[in-house]
Amino acid sequence: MNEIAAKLLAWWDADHADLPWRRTRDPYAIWVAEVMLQQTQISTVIPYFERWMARFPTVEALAGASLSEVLKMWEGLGYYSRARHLHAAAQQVVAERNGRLPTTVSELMQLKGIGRYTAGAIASIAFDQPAPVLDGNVIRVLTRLYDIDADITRSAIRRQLWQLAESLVPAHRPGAYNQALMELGQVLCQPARPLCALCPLAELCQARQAGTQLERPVRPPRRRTPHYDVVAGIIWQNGRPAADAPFLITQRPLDALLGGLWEFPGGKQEPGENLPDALKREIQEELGITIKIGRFLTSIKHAYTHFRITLHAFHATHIAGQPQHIGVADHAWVTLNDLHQYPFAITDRKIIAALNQELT
DNA sequence: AAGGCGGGGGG
DNA sequence: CCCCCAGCCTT
Repeated sequence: MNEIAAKLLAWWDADHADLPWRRTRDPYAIWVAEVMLQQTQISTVIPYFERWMARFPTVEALAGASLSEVLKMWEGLGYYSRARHLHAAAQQVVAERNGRLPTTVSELMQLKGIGRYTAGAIASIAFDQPAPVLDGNVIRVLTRLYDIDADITRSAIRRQLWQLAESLVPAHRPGAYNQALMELGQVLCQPARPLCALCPLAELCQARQAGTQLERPVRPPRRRTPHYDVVAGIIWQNGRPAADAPFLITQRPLDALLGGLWEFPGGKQEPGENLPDALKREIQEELGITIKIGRFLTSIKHAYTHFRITLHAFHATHIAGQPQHIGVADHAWVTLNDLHQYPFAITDRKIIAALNQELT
């Protein structure tokens, strides 16, 4: 075994975090955890993982659930295509493979939502295969260990990093090794505060020798994100806001941002347009109905990865027309008490909170 | 090869 | 305010 792997495994064996998905060898549980962990921090994932495994303890249970139930369990975790893909892949595994996950990287990658990272993680952790993983943590550790000064967003560099990762995976205990490598990146080889004094690989680390730890990995500079004003309506069927009165919610198209989630209908304000006019226009365009704008409820600021929004919510009254599914996947007339069964994005959950406060 | 896709945590 | 994160899919 190479020196890096040996030192990492010794470090891992001395102590490592006790996480829910490390207490099992169930491939399904490891699959769920790895998908949740895509672009998402461990502390965020833990409560979602616990709730998910209680509600969908087996791949059959997941396959048998509705998409709405699945999205509801994912509500607030972000990147909702992960939930849609996991659901579809579970149905495929049950229908075509008798509920058993494939064990090789190439077969795992055939499933929706499983790319090279997740396939490597499942294959090594659940099935003891010597497959590499390369995530943000591993990239940081490797670029520091070898003091790599090339732009890690370039595909040629990515290929080299995968090759490097592959060359280091030991045949014995590859799953423990991969988890150790990622945990080292998380707890010691941190982006802005590497704890080299505690690192078992410090003597082997070329960046540490050169003093370039904080300059690794190298990425291109980011661009500023645009800001949009967005408007949403609580459209009351009878015009009278009340805790037991019906209002309209709509479901976003499955292929859109926040696909499949429910929301208060509305949309982006156009240049030169005031907020009430923007709301009337969006509702007419998406649903084919006419509304009258009522009083302002609340404004919510939210930052997505590539843009920021301020969401302005208004009360409104349904005037004419039956909702048509032009720019929406579905619609429903509901009361406040019905909302718990529908998955909403974080911004609309804040509108719901304001609504609850105002009406109850 | 590039862009889209959430949300939370930390400095 | 900024940055970062256990990536994947589509085009």
